[in-house]
Amino acid sequence: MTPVAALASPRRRELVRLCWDEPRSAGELHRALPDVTFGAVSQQLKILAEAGLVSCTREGRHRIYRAQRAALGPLRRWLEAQWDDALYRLKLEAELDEARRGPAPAPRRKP
Amino acid sequence: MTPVAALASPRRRELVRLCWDEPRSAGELHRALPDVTFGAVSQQLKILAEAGLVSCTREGRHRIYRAQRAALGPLRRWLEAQWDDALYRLKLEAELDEARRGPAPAPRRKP
DNA sequence: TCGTTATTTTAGTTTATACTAAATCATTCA
DNA sequence: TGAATGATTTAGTATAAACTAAAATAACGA
Repeated sequence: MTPVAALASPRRRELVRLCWDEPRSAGELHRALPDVTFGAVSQQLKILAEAGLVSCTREGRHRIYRAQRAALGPLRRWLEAQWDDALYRLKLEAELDEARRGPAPAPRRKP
Repeated sequence: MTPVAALASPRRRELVRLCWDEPRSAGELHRALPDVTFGAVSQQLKILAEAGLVSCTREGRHRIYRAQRAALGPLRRWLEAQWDDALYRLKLEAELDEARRGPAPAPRRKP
């Protein structure tokens, strides 16, 4: 699953937030989310880990999850790569938009 | 639908990309995506419009879609607001992570 | 007004996702 | 080794998403 897709789910965003500032075991994360089973939490953590948004290390019989803050950088860059190379034209485009919104005559086609 | 959720779908990302540099009618967008029906394209465009990622204006009997590039700004800020207030601690944290990964003795609990 | 074109909307279907409950695996400690 | 604990995995189910096909809407020109 792509990082954006992983972050599309409120539940998974909550999990990332919960282990953002301090590492937490799967059990702690589960206890923080009383409306859901342990299994469900584990599944969502797996998705987040595969997307690179959290890391998981063992400590004894616990598994400690930590938000991978640095993954937000690549995520932003990934979003930017989709579109933002054109971002410098933003202000110009905005003006053009306004202009085009006015007249609206000929049915438009690809140039 | 939240902007991240809207962008989680590859189909919708493609649509945004297609009308990023130049405005396009729904029909043009459909023609660029041969493996899907007109109805499906229209539905996805509606989702994108509601998420604020594209705008839609009428021109005669066409509907012209434009990517709302400026929406990426708020999206990034939204992502940042979830977590990034802690981002300045990133390098420090990375070091701590390394340190913690080594020993791994006592089962950890909330402080 | 009527037919044509461009698009949206609705109803129904398929596919994917999130969940529960129960089984399984791994680690610690008696 | 065996019981207890902490977590994952599996199988099955419910809900949500994406799609198709067809009907409805809207604007234009004859």
